Amino acid sequence: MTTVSQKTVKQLKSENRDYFQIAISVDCVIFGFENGELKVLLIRSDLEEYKDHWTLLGDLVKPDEDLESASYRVLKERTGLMDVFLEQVYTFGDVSRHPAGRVISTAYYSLVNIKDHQLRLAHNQLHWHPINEINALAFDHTKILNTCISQLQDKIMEHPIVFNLLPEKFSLRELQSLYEAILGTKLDRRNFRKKFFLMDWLVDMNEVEQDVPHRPGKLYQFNKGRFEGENTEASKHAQVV
Amino acid sequence: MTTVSQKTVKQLKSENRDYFQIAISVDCVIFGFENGELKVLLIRSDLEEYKDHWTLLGDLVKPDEDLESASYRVLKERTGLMDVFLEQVYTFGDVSRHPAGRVISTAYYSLVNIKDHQLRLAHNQLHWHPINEINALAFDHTKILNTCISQLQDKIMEHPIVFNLLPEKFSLRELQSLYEAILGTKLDRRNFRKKFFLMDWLVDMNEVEQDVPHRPGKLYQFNKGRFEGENTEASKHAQVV
DNA sequence: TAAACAATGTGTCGTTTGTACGCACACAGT
DNA sequence: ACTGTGTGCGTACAAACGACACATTGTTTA
Repeated sequence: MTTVSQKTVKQLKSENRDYFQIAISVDCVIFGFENGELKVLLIRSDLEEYKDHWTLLGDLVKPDEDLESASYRVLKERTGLMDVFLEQVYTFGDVSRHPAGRVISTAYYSLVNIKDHQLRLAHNQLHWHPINEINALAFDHTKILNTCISQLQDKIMEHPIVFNLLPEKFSLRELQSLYEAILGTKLDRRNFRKKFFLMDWLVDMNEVEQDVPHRPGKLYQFNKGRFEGENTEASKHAQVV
Repeated sequence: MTTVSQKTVKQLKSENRDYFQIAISVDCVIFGFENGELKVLLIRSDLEEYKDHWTLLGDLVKPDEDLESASYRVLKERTGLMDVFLEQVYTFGDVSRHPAGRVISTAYYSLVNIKDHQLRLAHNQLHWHPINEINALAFDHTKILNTCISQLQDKIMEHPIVFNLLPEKFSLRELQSLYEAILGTKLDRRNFRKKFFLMDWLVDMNEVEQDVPHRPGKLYQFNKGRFEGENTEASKHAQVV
């Protein structure tokens, strides 16, 4: 019985190169919110097998970069995004998941504000897709996407993360609309207000919406101060280098 | 910009062998319950750097085996366990996490009934460690262990998984003691009973404990029927081959 | 044999949390 | 001025949660 604990990697390499026949990649599910819809950033597949299919943004992990760094790199290279919310979800490692060879992929999801980064998209084959209008993605990316959506749905009621999808200032209607888009349900406006004020996640900016064709709503900001020092899931696991 | 979606793995191999310098392993956090304590199955490290340290059970993933299959294999090889609860938790991929080389490791946790499998342990350098008496583990295994414990704590109130740690029939006292061991808190006996009967997770066996030095408690069984067809987290992600 | 002991088994009551819903107020457009 | 639409606030009822007291059953001991 051979384990990585009992032998050095160098020994293993000389014994059996087969152990290094697996490539590892990261795939990023980048969520955005626009026109009351939850959207995902996708790119057209260049593989012949998946012609006309869309795929998640991903890349192979380099030997000298942390797994998490790789996902940040993908984000930066493709979208120009730097300091965004990013969290690991699950690692997909079935032998046959990728037609071109053995690639194990770790999925991350990211929450970004679409408005802030619209310019970079024109340069690439990138496109925002409403999650309700997505057909078949390439590889097992549909499964990856669904896993990330489930994870997101499970988290938003307990953890204040959806603010990453909104502009600095937002109305309660926008916030509720976002929750409805993520959860796929309708929520009661009055109970929604009550709940969020009680949780003390919001700061009243004493400003109101502009240029709306109805009574303007108050604008709020995420109460960052209340959560200072709290770590994201990702940083909890991150090793101090 | 090179992505795995745009080029085949074969092309990449010829271009740059560096992409295949990363080994991938699985590490299993195997939980058991004995004498009112939550325990983890550990093995002595054989690495010189970590002499006298304990480590989790792990092994490198083979090129032709699924990631999940690798963790099942580790379990089977080390403990003889076959059909046990196993679930992926997180993938640790920092460059410097393993002193012997670049190894990315996916952590799984498993829940087993210690009593059923005590015989196999003598053959190996294995030992059950109470989670409250664990000092420094080798590598980043302390971090991995803590991540798995957190995950376990988060799950047991929503999902009926702790039954994997108990014998077929058990008393409510044992069940509560297990929850207390996992959560690290004391619970109110009456509210605990009420909650579990309301959840309808238990089936009254109309039997009582034997050979206890006090009034024997009723024995219950996990209400498997109520959860038929429901998948574990692992099987939700498993690819149909 | 009876009292002391230990652990099981059950109910109550007040608080908190969640959900459904009624209604007044403010702004925009006609 | 009137109407439509959305904001802002309060009430009422139901379910879940937590603290707590007392009766029951079997073992041990005086």
